[in-house]
Amino acid sequence: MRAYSSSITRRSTRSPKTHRYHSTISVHREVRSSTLKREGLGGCIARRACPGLEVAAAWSASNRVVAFPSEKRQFQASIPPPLPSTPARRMTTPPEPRPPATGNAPGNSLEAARRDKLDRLRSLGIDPWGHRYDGIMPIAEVRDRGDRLDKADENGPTVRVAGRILLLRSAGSLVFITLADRTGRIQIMLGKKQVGPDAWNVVGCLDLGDLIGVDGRLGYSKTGEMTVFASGIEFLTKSIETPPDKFHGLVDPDLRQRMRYLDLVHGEGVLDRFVARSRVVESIRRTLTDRGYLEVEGPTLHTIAGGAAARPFKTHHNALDMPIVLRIALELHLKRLLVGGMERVFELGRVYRNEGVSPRHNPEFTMLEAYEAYGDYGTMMDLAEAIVVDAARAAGTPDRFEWMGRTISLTPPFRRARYDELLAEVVGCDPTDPASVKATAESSGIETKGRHADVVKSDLFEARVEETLDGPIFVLDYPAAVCPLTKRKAGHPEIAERFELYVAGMELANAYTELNDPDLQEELFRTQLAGLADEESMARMDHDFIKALRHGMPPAGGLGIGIDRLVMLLTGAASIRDIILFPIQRPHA
RNA sequence: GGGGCCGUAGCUCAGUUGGUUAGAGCAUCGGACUUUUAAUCCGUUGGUCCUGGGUUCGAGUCCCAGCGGCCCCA
Repeated sequence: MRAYSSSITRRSTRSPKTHRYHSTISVHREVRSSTLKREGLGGCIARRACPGLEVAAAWSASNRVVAFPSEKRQFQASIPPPLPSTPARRMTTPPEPRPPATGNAPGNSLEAARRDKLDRLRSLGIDPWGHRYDGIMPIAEVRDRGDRLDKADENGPTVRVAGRILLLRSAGSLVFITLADRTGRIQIMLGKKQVGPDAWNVVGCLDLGDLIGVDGRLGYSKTGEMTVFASGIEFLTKSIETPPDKFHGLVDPDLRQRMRYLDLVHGEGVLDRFVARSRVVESIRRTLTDRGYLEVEGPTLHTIAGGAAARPFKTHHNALDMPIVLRIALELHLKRLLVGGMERVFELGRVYRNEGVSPRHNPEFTMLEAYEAYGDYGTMMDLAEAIVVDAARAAGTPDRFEWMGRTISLTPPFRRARYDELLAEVVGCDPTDPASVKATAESSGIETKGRHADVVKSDLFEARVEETLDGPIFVLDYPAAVCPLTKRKAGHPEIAERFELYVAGMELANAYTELNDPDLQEELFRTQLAGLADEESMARMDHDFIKALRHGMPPAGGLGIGIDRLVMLLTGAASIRDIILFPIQRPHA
């Protein structure tokens, strides 16, 4: 729990950057260790992730050769032959002076030093760009074995690991390396006597950031650090760029996003956060498919941007010579599929909205929409709760944590409260009396003149109630006028069967009892369109969609969840750009 | 779109009221070290001070415009 709060402090107080970095470290170490503890095994990430990943990697490696022979040839051709007559140098022999690989521009001396070592590797007959390397044990699994080892045991198992050099400490004829793979980090010890002269020459060519493989005995160093005592080293890939500061890592948020690959390697907890994102998505799929839902992929190129109120990105299809917009929602095609008999259907996909960028908005983001025939918004409330609770478990989120300065508990059941009930509770007005709502709104500085009473009520709710909702809380039964695509409550035409799920004052999910009356839908499209600028229209007339409804869409509940916001919440991220791998950025000069 | 803050070595950061040749740590290079762990110690190299104008005897510092970033508001 402290993990999350420190993450918040980090951002909100704008403390010195070094401190921020420290708190990041503690954040994610704690998150990970708590995950491990809960699941009762040290290497849970490795155990879950590795077998599949390894299979996939091996598959793609072997397939590459078969499927893309020309690429393979090119690859081989790009390896220069070993330098003809250069004898293998010992590390103690200084290399002959060599002109720098590039000019004298800043930074090039750093590159030149690395290229020099690259040449030295070649002269030793070693391909600096490596090759297939089988039999690797994920570092988390190695650590798991090490944990069960007696610290004095000098007959530990022999293991093979591979990864990137993050730290390198040389003590004369002894070199300690901190090696990282996708599952963790471990110390490697390389001794001049232990590895022999040939391998020791290779050790002399190592830089921070290089990728190597090591065979060795697992044990503990004199200071008690779990260590692979190397008997052999395999050079796998040279890095010719200088890595970031080994202690502070990459701090500049701009650079962290532009060079996410470095952020993933050097940012403490960054990889964990994206692993958690993957787990969340995986969990959502499982929660839905376990309930008999079918996953589909609708079109992202639309002729009409429907299903939400947002400006679309516009483009053009050349061959068909027609304007195209990128989708702003998944809704209208999924409902067509309800008509087609896909009674439980969902899509998890990217939508695009041509709008501003902020800590909670990226122009492209990931949405889940799910529709269940013969259900209603109550059905979807249970589903939403299951999705969030399962996802939190999958992401390793603690039962109670702090996020954005609020304490949050995702233990079900979530509170359910009516919209009007909350207005009365928080603002103190009488929601059933338009005059009372109007007076309260005016005292809150909300414009009321010539505006629909429900719109005023909605503004008041947004201004005064939303931010107080620590949640998780389902807010249900919205004023009908602000929910044009929603079925009315039986016997209460002024109330729409809609709920929103709020956590920490943020809207996380939105659901409806879906409107399936084609005539009413068409009429609502019309009234919505009247008097609205094209780009502001909530719903554009979609005759094809109306046609589908006329064939009979079953009564249904529909649910939408913003995946990015859910992942922010579950990983303690303060910005959407921390959980999108490559958020949009202006090009750098 | 409006406002605030920021941009200095590959990375992380100092830089006084505008004043001499712009500094530190990491990284690099050279040296010592077979138990280090942000290794340590000695020495070394590295700059379009975001860009372009302006003020001034003199600008990293002040002013204007632009580029890029972060935050707040709409």
